[in-house]
Amino acid sequence: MTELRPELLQMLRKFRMRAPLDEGDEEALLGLPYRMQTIEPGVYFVREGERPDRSCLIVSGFAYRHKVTIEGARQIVSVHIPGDFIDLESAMLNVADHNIQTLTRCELAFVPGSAIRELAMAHPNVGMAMWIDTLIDASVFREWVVNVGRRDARSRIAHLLCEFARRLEVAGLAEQYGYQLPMTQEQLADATGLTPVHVNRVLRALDREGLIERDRRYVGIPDWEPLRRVAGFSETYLHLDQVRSAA
Amino acid sequence: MTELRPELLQMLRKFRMRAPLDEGDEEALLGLPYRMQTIEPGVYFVREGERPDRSCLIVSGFAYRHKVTIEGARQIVSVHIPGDFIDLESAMLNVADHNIQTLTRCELAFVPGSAIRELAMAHPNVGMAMWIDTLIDASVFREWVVNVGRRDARSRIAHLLCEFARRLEVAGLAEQYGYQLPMTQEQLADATGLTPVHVNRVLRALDREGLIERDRRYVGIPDWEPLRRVAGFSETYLHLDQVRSAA
DNA sequence: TCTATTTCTCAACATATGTTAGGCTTCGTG
DNA sequence: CACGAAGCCTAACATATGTTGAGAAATAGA
Repeated sequence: MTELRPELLQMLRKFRMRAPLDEGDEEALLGLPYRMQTIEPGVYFVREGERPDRSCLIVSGFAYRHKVTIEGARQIVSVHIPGDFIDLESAMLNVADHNIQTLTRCELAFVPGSAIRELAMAHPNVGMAMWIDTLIDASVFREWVVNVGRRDARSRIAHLLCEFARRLEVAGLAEQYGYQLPMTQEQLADATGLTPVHVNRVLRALDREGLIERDRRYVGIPDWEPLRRVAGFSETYLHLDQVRSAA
Repeated sequence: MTELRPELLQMLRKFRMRAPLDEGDEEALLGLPYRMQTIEPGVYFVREGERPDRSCLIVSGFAYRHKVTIEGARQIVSVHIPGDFIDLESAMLNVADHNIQTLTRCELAFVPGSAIRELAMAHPNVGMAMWIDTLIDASVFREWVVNVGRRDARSRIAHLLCEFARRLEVAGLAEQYGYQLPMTQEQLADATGLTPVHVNRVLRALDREGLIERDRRYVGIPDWEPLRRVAGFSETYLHLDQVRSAA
């Protein structure tokens, strides 16, 4: 079971941070059965109401989760980057409560739900790491509630940009002073609870004031501190330092 | 280890729904060490930045979690009712990313973090049940992002009222056509991302139109369907039917 | 390279919700 | 039962954000 599976390595690296894993745990994690699949941009791979019974790991590309109200308004509730193990809920809950869609072309590793559950049962350390992953997800959702509920448009967008900056940096996907953000302004609007027109206004204002520098989908952050301040951003909620020491 | 611990029974009943527990699992769950404490209304028992290393079960009363922006605006991110095992994050994460405060007088059972972790390690079924609990929490947070991000004030408040109605009903704490909601309009505002004044406007409008009937903090729902429709409420996200069959 | 489509930009105007402020009611406490 | 504090209600007015619509720029496909 020690074939080379470079696709899973990034995830393993992250899970190691979550909980202490022994050699058997790591082997079991790398031994997860999976099927690689490449999916084009904009494709739904989970739909609300479905029962997929499989999880998936993003090997490359970006994806997002969203829900649509009865009025047809869309709200993006999270954006995911390579290394994120998403849709663990599908392995554990009976029904999907939201949609998941690719943002860019993605390489995804699909893992059967039963394999996840068996892994959690046989290797409680790994179960704990996955649980912690879910706890951190929940923490990010909480911050999004705050973002959308209590910050004005300007801070809200700045906050989103700060969050991406830090997450991409940690994943080794950001350049020194910026990153490629593969979202349209409409998608940014759906993530912040604003309209595309207003996102445009705010983005241009931030640009004009030198807080960000845009070039197509590239977001440059010439100086972190002023943007951070406008956003009221504090990274505690990302739990980047999370290492659970043994019980 | 079979002393009577009526305080924990409600939680056990809920966890049984989450994952299949054998006799040993249930015994271990009921054997959790805890310390009962009664806390007055409005008291913080977790503060952002702290590291409590203990979880707690609400035996009676209501509590809520919130975060405060740099501008001083408060956003309530969840409200908890008796039977909720809250702050599992404090047992697993290094630092609290939000505040938790009592809404009414509460009887709380505090459980040491180490006991939670040991339980999860020794009884993977229980670990799985707790993980599922966290997954459902996360699902509720997602719905709150949608609520606050994409619904207008009227639907937003109606949605909150519907959510409470169903959750209290399931917990056996609602009367047939309504329930006691121990929140001020200011707190409702903080939960919906509105101002107290506007909450008042909307509440009176819903009342005037016969969608709800208020008497002090009592919320009567004479007819479920119209309110449900105004809210665009669908209970999928609460995962009330959640029963995870064996792997 | 050309064309069709999607995205971005901009402006004029509309409105849901916020702000401020005051009086009224209810509730808790002595 | 009286008092003070907390919560509720109301109104007039302010504004951040939404709406509509249309042209310009970028991107993707042929």
